[in-house]
Amino acid sequence: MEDIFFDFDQDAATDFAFWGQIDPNFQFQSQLDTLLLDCSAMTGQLSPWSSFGCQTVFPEAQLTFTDLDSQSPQLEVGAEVDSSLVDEPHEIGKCRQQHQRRLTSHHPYKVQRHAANIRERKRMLSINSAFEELRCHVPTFPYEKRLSKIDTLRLAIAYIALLREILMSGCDPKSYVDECMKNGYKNQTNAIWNTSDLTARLSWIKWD
DNA sequence: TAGGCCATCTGGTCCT
DNA sequence: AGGACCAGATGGCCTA
Repeated sequence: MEDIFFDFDQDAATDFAFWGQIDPNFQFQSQLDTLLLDCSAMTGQLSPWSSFGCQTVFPEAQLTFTDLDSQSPQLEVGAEVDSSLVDEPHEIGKCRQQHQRRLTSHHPYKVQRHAANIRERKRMLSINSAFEELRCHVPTFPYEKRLSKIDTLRLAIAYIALLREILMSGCDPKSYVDECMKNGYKNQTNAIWNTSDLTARLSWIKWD
């Protein structure tokens, strides 16, 4: 378990290490989402990762449209309609396109199903980009490994709950948290912290 | 090797 | 009717 150092000083914002800040290239994500369904425009590689600062933290997490296509079992049954996306040798690609065109004309259901698959992938990518954005707004450490989706949600819930408590208390954030640590968490809101490994995290907090 | 996490496919349901 | 949303199933990757 990694050490966690929450600091609620006035300049606490600078003490939190976030997964990154939204950079000026934020709009790239929406453009990417648009491109995901614009099959005819696609020939190269794409990353489903947002272009937030977080992306640079995990450069290995790249996925190409070719990957997506090749992973699709539908490819084998010829239901593809976006084979133009596949980066492959010219002749093979041509044959495949013709073959698929034949098959798709006879399998309207498969065409529909594949279109639905593409929409679903796009939807999941947008959800994932939202998770990336959320990761950028919860306090973590540079050396801490990437939060899973469920941990991101839990940490966000806990973080919001703590911020709300601090606001409602009207106390100095640092002294409020100090008090919480001294007295332990007893109220209902604080129970949220026990829903995950956040309790363990808190036991490692150093407040100076 | 088991378990966690994730992406993807799929069929069902709901909504516009 | 078509798209969005959802949950279950499946398989891959990674780590302890």
